[in-house]
Amino acid sequence: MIKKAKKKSFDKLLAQLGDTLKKHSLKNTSQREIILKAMYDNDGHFTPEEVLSLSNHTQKGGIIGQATIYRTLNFFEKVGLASSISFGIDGKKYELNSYEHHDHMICVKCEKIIEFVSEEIEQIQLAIAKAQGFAMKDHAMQLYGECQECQKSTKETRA
Amino acid sequence: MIKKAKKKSFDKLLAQLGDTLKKHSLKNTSQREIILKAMYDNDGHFTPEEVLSLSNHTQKGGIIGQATIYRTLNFFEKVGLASSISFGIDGKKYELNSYEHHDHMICVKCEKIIEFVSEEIEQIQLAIAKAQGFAMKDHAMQLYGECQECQKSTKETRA
DNA sequence: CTTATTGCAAACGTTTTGCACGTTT
DNA sequence: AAACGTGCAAAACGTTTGCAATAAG
Repeated sequence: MIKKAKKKSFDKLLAQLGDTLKKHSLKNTSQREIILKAMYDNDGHFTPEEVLSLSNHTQKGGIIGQATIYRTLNFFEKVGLASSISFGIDGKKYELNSYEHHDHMICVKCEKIIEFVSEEIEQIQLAIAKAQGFAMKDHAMQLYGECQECQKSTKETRA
Repeated sequence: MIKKAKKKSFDKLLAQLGDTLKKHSLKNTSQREIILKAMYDNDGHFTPEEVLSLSNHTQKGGIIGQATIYRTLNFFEKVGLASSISFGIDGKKYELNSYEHHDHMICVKCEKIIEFVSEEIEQIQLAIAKAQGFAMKDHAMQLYGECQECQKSTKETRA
């Protein structure tokens, strides 16, 4: 019923990047690989700033400029290598599409993100789209609430 | 199976606004009502800028300042009168919660938004949250793809 | 009369862009 | 050699904030 999604290998993603670049006659620069690797290894949801920091920790000095980060993240998203979601305050966050597919449960207190997959929902989504004559290409779902830990420590929600 | 959500009356929303204001000892200004009405009448998903424009068309000269729009939209969202979602490019969009509850189907071509509700999905969501010990308070779901019209006129997706 | 709210304009943080240089093909 | 990508710094955006004036309770 509820599954955890399975992680792809880095090589697979790298190949995917290579293919995409080739297909569009774009160039395979070290920056793009470094960013891909940084996101893959750290495995989470990052703001562009965090991606910048992670990418430059991989290397010695701060080599990659932030403009490149933005350009690369946009590119990754456009070609399907990454996705962005924006919850509440922190603004846009990117994650590499290194998992088969999953949805998000977001704790509104601690901002923790729990990932999950539900086959049933996937299927119903398809059925709904079809019923509307809608050609679904992607989808996203977020459940907002309080995670188990935050519920325990809950006394007040503030005014 | 797939329902269209039912629209609340404006009076109900207005009352909801009034109650909220009273409860927090805040003041019932014309601006807040105008913004509420503008969003209600136009019935859609708006950027703050659009809300500004709609609100000022209701009135004569451009009376409401944009700071007020931002403050009001944040307020509406905080108290549950409105919700924001951010799809792709256009940034954050607000919609009044004038419908019972619904999810969104978003055409990636023309950016049209189709709303729908699925009881089944609602229930599965609850079950999933419960299984994780997650106290779900809200949720959102978006299906991305091409709407019927755009599929008809499809030849190219661009590079 | 007291307190919240507004509008303005300035301030902010984030994202994008122009350009000359460096890299990849 | 040609074309794309990069880094930098400047510019552009969207959003927030300080303040004095205004309106609501």
